[in-house]
Amino acid sequence: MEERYDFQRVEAKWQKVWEETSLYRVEEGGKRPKYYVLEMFPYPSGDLHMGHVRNYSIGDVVARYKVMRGYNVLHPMGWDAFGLPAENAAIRHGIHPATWTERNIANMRRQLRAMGFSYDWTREVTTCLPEYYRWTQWLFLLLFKNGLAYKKKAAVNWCPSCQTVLANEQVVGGLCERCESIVEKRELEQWFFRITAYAERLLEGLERLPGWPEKVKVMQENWIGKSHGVEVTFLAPDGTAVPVFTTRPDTLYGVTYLVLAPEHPLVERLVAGRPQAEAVREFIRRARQMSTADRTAAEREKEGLFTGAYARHPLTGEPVPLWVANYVLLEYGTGAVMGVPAHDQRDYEFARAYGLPIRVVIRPPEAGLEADTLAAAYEGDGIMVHSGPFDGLPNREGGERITAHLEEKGLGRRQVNYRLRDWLISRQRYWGAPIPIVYCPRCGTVPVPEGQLPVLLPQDVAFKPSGESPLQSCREFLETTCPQCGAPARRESDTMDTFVCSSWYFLRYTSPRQEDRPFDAQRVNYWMAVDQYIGGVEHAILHLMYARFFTKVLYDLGLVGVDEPFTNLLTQGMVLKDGSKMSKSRGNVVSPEEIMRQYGADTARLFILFAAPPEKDLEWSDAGVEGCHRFLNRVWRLVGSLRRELLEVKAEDAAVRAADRELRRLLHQTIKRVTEDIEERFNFNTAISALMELVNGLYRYRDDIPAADRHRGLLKEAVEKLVILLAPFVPHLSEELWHLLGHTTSVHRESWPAYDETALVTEEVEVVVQINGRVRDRLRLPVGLSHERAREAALAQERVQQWVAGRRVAKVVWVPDKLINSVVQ
RNA sequence: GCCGGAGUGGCGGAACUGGCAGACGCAACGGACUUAAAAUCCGUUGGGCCGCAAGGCCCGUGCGGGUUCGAUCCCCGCCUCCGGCACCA
Repeated sequence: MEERYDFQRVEAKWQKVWEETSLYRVEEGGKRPKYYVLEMFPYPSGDLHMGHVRNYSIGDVVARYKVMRGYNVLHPMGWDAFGLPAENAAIRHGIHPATWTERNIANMRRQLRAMGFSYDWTREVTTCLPEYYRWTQWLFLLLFKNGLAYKKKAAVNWCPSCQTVLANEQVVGGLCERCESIVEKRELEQWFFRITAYAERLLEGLERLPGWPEKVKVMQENWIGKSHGVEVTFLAPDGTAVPVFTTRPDTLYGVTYLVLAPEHPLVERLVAGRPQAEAVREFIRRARQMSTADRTAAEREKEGLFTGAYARHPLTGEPVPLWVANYVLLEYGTGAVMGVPAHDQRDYEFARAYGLPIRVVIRPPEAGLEADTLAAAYEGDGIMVHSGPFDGLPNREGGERITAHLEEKGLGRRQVNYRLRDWLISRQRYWGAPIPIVYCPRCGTVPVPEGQLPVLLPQDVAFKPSGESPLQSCREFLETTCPQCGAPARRESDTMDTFVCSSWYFLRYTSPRQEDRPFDAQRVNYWMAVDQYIGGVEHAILHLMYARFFTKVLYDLGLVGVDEPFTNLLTQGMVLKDGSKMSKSRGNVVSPEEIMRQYGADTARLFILFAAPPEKDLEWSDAGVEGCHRFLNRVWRLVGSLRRELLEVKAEDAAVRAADRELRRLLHQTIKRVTEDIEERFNFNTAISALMELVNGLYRYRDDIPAADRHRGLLKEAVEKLVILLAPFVPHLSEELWHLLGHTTSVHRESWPAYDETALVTEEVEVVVQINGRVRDRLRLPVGLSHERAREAALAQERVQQWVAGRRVAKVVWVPDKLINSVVQ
């Protein structure tokens, strides 16, 4: 054996062998229980980055570990291959998006193989291939047929730089999630998926996901934003009903005005013919022009205008002025709100700015509240005042009563509202799955029949510098015939949001070459749900909610047997360098390929697993990588130095001495720790440190005990089990060592070692001796001592005597085999 | 503002159910081997103090309090950082 291990040779050698022997190929069925490990598939940007390496190293440990635990493990990989960068490359460098994507995939596939991940590559899935997007289109049609895909004209988010519309989820603080341009509002007719129909199910389902991080569940909960309230109807004198939504019916008597969103359809009717009409119309025009960013800007000056109209208060009959204001959103609730300045901070600010009256109707406990001196709205609980027959009631109860009263009189009804909006899936771009719809002058909107799928992207198109989709001017694509009547018709030129493609890829992996269906029912039900899903937290809302939505729809339609796709979710932290995220602009990118070249894949994997627990951010450290590499060499030399000795071992039962027992205990303790660290908490960093300690222990044993005196059988067990325990983390080195130890089958086919409880027990333990909770001494005591005996032993100690001298021992606390604490005086 | 999460040596991080704070690794320093270097191996390494030494004492897990024989861990109040949401009525 060489002095240093030649990682380049070893890694290349085993990657080849694994591939030739199809080591990672999986089939459905068999006696072993199934286990589906999935890592979020990458966008083929060109090169693997450290985030990928981390994500996939974590997944690979889980996959290999589960195989060794006797599971039939599905561990696939694929490509989220549609998307804007490919199109931008086409515009800038004149490469066709398909070519660009193919090249990137080839390169990244090579890099993934070089990392030694245990994927079943026969199941590889690529979303931009017709054999895949055909089924994305099929699923679109399925949603369409079930009323879950529809087209509507709406004010939508438009990114001027990406030249396309965006879903709500893709607008972050008024900026485009991708390019951070300011997003504009545009009135456009677009395709939507009716995800709001599943709002309640998506919310309720979270409760059945104990294996998800609380953080992600809370984020989704907030995004769905359920709130209970009452829809109250105010009537204008001309009979126009102005419904408002409120969660505070208890403050109904405090209403001093109503506000409508500028875009509210009733506004025109209310102002028509009034002196205010022109001013209001101008106000609406200005509000419309404002970008989302402006409207959500930090200062957010509340602006509004009186319409001249009044409505009648449903309980008091008093006239209430109707306003329009920019702080009311058309999309939420009824697009109109009641203004209660005394008990809502926004209303308070608006009322103060425009001199509207303030009426206190909730009195805080033990304090007065005067409208004139009010410095801010009082939003807490209290006793109702100035509320007619409801005076004196606690506000919660009063709210209930008012609601009941309104319902009785037909003036309002209980209502549940969600913040979640329908998912806008149209994209005005080329590199995506075409929406399979044809517009016929006679038949209208016609779905492309299933038999005619896929609607292929035309290959030969010209990419314009403006970014405008070439599909919009591609006659061969646009011009078609109506599938219903055969008349000339026009194809939909928009493509689907790439999140549609990634909303079902985990189903396709179960039967990736299925030609007549998106997936095979039997196979999908064998593998689903994904037992462990791993990816970045940036998808907490977007991808993870869309995928849940798709799964629920398919479940309802009987296509899959589960309604939650991912049973357990692990969101891994970012990889940082010098305290911030690696990025080209910061110039702090560490290339995985470079690390592999210098240290090998095993070192890269080991470091990234060792440096931090998976869910935390990880600070890249060249010195740390160096240290991991050193450790692997240390393992190599250990095995190298003992190999001859171990190869000759026959069944041998030497006398077991203290050092042997010590080694045996260390070994089994390590098995226990590594197993529990992986199994219970995915704490690979502590699992690895346990393995380091085992290696240190083996060195000590080797150096302290002369070769002739070593218990070779035990030593062999320890070294072999060490190699097996290392296998999920550093698969190449482990495989090489395994074979050097005389084995001819793969270490990755070995069973995970079990630990022997009896090996863990010791006769003696070190017990901490405390006086008043402070450590004063240590004591070696036999295991399982009684309180009485331990107390005697402790008090007999000279050091304890010194501390106790002349004082009364009030109490002695005995934590068996760990600690004895005497409380004195 | 609201909702999450986190603050531990020079650094990354450990500490299981309230029981030895700092495992493991990095860095640093000292030493061995070497003509030299690399590699490797051994030792020291939270701070302060007492002691020739063996050894011992005090302080220490963001800050201030509390509960407890005993708190990194539980409770109350604050500070800082990170993430999410942000006129959602």
